[in-house]
Amino acid sequence: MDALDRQIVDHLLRDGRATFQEIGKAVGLSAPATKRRVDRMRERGEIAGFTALIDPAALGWDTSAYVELSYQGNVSADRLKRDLEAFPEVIGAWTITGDADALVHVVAASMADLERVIEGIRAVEQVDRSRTVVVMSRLFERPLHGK
Amino acid sequence: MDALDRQIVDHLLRDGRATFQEIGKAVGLSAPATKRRVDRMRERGEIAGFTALIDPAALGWDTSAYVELSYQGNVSADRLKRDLEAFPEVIGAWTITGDADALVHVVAASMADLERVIEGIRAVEQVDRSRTVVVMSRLFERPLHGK
DNA sequence: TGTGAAACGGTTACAGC
DNA sequence: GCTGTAACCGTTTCACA
Repeated sequence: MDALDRQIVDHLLRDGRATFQEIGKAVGLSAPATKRRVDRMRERGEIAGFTALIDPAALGWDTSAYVELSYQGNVSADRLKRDLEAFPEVIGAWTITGDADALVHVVAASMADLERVIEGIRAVEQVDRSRTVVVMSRLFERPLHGK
Repeated sequence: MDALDRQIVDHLLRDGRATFQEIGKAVGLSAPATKRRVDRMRERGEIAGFTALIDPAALGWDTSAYVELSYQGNVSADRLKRDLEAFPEVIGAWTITGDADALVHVVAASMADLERVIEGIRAVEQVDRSRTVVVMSRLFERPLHGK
């Protein structure tokens, strides 16, 4: 991934539907050359895909929370991934430093829904403790930047 | 935002570069009708934009952390937003329940970089305490789902 | 909302650096 | 390896019904 690729990625982060012509013009490449580079980055997994940025409230997901999860004994990353991916309301999970084993991002349609999901997660085999912070308001979110 | 719009959004979440023709075919609409609906959703802010999903490691952002931030006294959401948006490494911030005032997502190029950024945040006027969990590994992340 | 036509962009093949 | 040009084809985008 060279400097040109990074410029292309930067452009795509800002506008995921930009045409190859547009991007090419911005970085000094022809449209086909730009497309080839994007294709290669997709093949290599550097670009995982493209998506729309949706206001969660518009979809009815107005309640979200971050949950720190502790398991009894040791737990593998694979196991965590499997356990948590099973909940569609979990839109992200990471292993973290500190007391807990994982940090989990849950989105739900209401506080009751959120409670139901977190209870479900807590009921997973060997899950020991959890610490939940509920999101009151989204201040901002933005994609990765090129720096 | 009716059922058709939700179907369109669902499609765009899965493939942000899908053609209007494709989407239209999937939801039973012509391409122009699909485009008009997408345009309207963009105008209403329900679709905030489109972006590429990039592997952070490919861009050199292999260190990230979640930081809970507490201010001295009360602090407005506007103030939090202004303070935190100033750091390009902060890619998301939310007000939360519990002791802290905000939860902040920081991405950095290295542990040293992360430390530098968090020190910068801690040096913001009236910032009192912080609690950082460093992300060891990304288990998964995925866009919002239609349910 | 759909249809049709014109403009535009995507994609491939090929040639050149 | 990489690129650009050119041609073809599909898509977007408009006017209009």
